[in-house]
Amino acid sequence: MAPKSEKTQSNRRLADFLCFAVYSANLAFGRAYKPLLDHLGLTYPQYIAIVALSEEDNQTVSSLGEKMFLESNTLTPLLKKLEAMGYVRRQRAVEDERQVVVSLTEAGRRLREKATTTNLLKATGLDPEDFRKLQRSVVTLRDNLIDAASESGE
Amino acid sequence: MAPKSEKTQSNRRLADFLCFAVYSANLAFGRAYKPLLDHLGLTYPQYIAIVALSEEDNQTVSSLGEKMFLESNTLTPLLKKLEAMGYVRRQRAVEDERQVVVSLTEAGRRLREKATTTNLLKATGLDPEDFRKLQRSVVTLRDNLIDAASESGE
DNA sequence: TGCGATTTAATCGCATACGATTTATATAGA
DNA sequence: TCTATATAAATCGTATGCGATTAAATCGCA
Repeated sequence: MAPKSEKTQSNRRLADFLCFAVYSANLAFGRAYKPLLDHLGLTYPQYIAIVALSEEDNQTVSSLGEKMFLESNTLTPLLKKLEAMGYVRRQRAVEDERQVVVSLTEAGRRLREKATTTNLLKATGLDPEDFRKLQRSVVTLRDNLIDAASESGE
Repeated sequence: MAPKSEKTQSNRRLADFLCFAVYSANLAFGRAYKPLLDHLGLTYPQYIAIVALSEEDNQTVSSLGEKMFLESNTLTPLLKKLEAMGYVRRQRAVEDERQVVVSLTEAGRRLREKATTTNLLKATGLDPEDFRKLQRSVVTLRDNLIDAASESGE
């Protein structure tokens, strides 16, 4: 026990970094999803956007960005691609022309229905309970990091 | 209790996706590291490469890629940048000229020593034990996903 | 009312990821 | 030995992320 070693942090191995675990797990998810997403003709972030949009109609770019942890500089090009594919509608809000309201088209909703990821739970190698526990731990971690970043940010 | 709902997967909310938790936690780590890395003049992947290289001298691009879960198409440009900054040496292996051997320069080693991330443990909001547990869970998840992807891949 | 400050998207430039291909080198087998 | 195959890295094109800036619309407040 008591692994409160006196080693300096700079001697820690990459394999022990939580940030690297998350970084590489994210790459691994992308690769695991690849066959499914190729079949749908979507990239990973495009897929996330479709899911986020399916939860609520008429979101602005900002509110979608809050859900996805992205901003307009990343979202705008992505949404334009989804629009060109016919899955998304983008229109200026009439009550505030600065905002752009985004929603799924019928084709977008059909795509969302087709995009079940049941088969991926198996790929995680986790039983449903561990899956949920891990999911919540990672969400808590993320939210703590965001808080810390926003505090140091101002 | 008993959340084994009959809802189809396509009705799951984005916030419940493990893949999205990992995706967004990775973004959050990048932002949390930003001030530190800016100070060092490194990007996040460059920092990871420096740490990976500090663990072992004279790794080939392939072996470094295995550690980092990346391939030469991503690593080569990144390593060339680190070389241009003076932190890394790249040279063809004499015994097999197809391979390129990479190692840290003295400046690279000094940078590695300066790059302590102690202060980030605080940002995770986790005590050391939870930190280690979560780290291991995420690593296991990653390795399961990689296995699953490589199986379906052939 | 009018005008400076703020807000929202979009744009631009740079740095990853990554599939597909290319180039150079090494290996294996006839 | 000679050549077909295999392997390692690099190159190229596309799609994110993201800091910095810009453009347009709205707001705040004298």
